[in-house]
Amino acid sequence: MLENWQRTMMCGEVRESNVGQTITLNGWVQRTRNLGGVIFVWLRDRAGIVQAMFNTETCDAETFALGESLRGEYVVAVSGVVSTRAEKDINKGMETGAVEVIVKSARLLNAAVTPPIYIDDKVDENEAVRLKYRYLDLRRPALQKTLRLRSKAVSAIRRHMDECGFTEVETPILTKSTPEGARDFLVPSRLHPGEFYALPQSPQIYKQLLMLAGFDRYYQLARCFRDEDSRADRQPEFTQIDLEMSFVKPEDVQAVVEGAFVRVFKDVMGIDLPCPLPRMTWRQAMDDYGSDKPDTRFEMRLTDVTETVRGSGFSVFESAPSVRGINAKGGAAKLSRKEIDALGELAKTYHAKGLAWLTLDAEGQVKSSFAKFLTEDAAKRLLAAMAAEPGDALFFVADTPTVACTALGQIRLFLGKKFGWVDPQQYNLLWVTEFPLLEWDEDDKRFVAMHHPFTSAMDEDEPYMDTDPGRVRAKAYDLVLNGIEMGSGSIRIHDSAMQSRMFGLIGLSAEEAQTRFGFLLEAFKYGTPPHGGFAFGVDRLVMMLSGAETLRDVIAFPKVQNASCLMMGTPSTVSDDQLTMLHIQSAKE
RNA sequence: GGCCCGGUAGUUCAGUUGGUUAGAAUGCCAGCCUGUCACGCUGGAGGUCGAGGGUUCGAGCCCCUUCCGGGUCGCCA
Repeated sequence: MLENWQRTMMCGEVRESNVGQTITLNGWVQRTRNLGGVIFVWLRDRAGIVQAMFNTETCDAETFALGESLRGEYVVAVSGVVSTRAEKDINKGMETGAVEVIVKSARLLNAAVTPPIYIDDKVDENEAVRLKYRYLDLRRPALQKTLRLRSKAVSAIRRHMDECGFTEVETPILTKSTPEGARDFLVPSRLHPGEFYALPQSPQIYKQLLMLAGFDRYYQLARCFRDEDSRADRQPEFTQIDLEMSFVKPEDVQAVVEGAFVRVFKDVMGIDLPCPLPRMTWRQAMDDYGSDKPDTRFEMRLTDVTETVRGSGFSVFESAPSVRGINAKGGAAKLSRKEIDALGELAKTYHAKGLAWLTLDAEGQVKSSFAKFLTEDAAKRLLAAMAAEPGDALFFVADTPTVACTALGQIRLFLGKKFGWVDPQQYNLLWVTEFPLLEWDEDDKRFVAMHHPFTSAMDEDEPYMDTDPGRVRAKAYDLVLNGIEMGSGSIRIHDSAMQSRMFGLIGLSAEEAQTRFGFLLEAFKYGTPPHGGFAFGVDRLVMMLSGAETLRDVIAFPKVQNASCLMMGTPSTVSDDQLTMLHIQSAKE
């Protein structure tokens, strides 16, 4: 079919330096303009678009007829001479706009039916249509660029890991269901009726066993699966760079990860990141930003006014365990009463009972939802604590520390975006450290591991593990970029007895621990080195690098919100025979 | 599981208090056109108004159910 029609160069690479050359191009028809005696055809390949011209005076009748028959997305080979355009005909909006190809001969390699979407970066089609025809959507230059960026980023990371002495090891996809954490995707077993494999949520245990096995430094591009509801930044299957190191402290792991990020940002974006990256404790992140993944591209930090409002006369403030506030500088004029009410609704989404507000106009006149309940002295103290000036808008939430901080943290993000305080060109990467080891689960009335149950406690907090588990901090650390969690890691427990203790803390009975993790507890007895590691999401990283607003734009074949694939129609039913073979339904009569 | 937004030609959308035969743009098809680049001009085809039920003399529009897409809370160790 292709015979002598194989391309001699790429469409998008034709330049004035090629003028006079006879070239052959292979590509897709982007658009045609038939003027009667002359036909202009835009030809597209992965490198870009170039204009080819069919003219009755410069090609034979058969070739011209072929030109007339071309339609969008036909696959063609054209051969012709590169020519300059007249000054007035130069298309400055095109990289190849100063030249065109005078077609001498052409061959139709494959026709195409009319596509349901137009292949162009000016996307206005419904995303569901785009996803149904993902293979066409992927022809868009923007998506092509994103996936190439992804490949480049992964390549940079691999080089970094290799240079740091890491060994890449693949771990099983068919693995064991875990009781803690996200829901597993299960795989029925033909050979073991009633038993199931699980797809890995992460290679966590395997990589710890690789440390035990003496690999010292392991990494992997691991595909992970979680059967939970999707979000714009969450897919049921995703890829993470998973790594683990022996004989290390948190800083050693962080240094390797930082190196990878510094390299990616340099290689892919040409951006120099500060190294080492800034660090912030979890406590500080919660108190100042109302989030364990703070967006530090703008200020507007939270203020703890619990003590300030003690004795203020306002019972809502006085009866709450904690009162936090933020000062939206200059927000008074920018926010209508309606918008302030909407902020209250936003706060309620995050379980605040309400949002107390106070604005100061240019003259310092107060409008407020609660000021009338305050003593004059308390009001004065509150304004001072909040560093309030004329024109400011103050917001307060009274609740548990977590609810108050989280709700205000969300208000902060909303206002930061609304007021244009977020610089999209800025990349603020930082470590959040000293996460709590455990958090209380009100539903189950027990502690659950905040990170995972293999995380070790900070040495100085270990004494509290039995007396006051909630205050124990972990040797755990998250990497945060512009308010998005990029990844997390920790120094692990490497002692069998301590691991058993940890399982006990999260309410796992000795029997259950033995059933689920007996192999691990035994393995730990054979000389396990102290070790720790990290994992970060490739998809999210590429999303940040490319400026994409959803993970779907950085994954070649993504799933939609309900975890189905619109293109293939997965998941799908299977035959009764298959079900029978897998012991999921009994054979029909 | 909860809440919010959306679904009308291939595509993007409009469609008034419920009222005749559901429109536009673009794409598609045909014809004309030798310098277009969102080419232009002329003509044409193209609709289960997501689906089902209900109210009504009459439903794209109102009501109920349901499906699909998006966002989000829960969830995501």
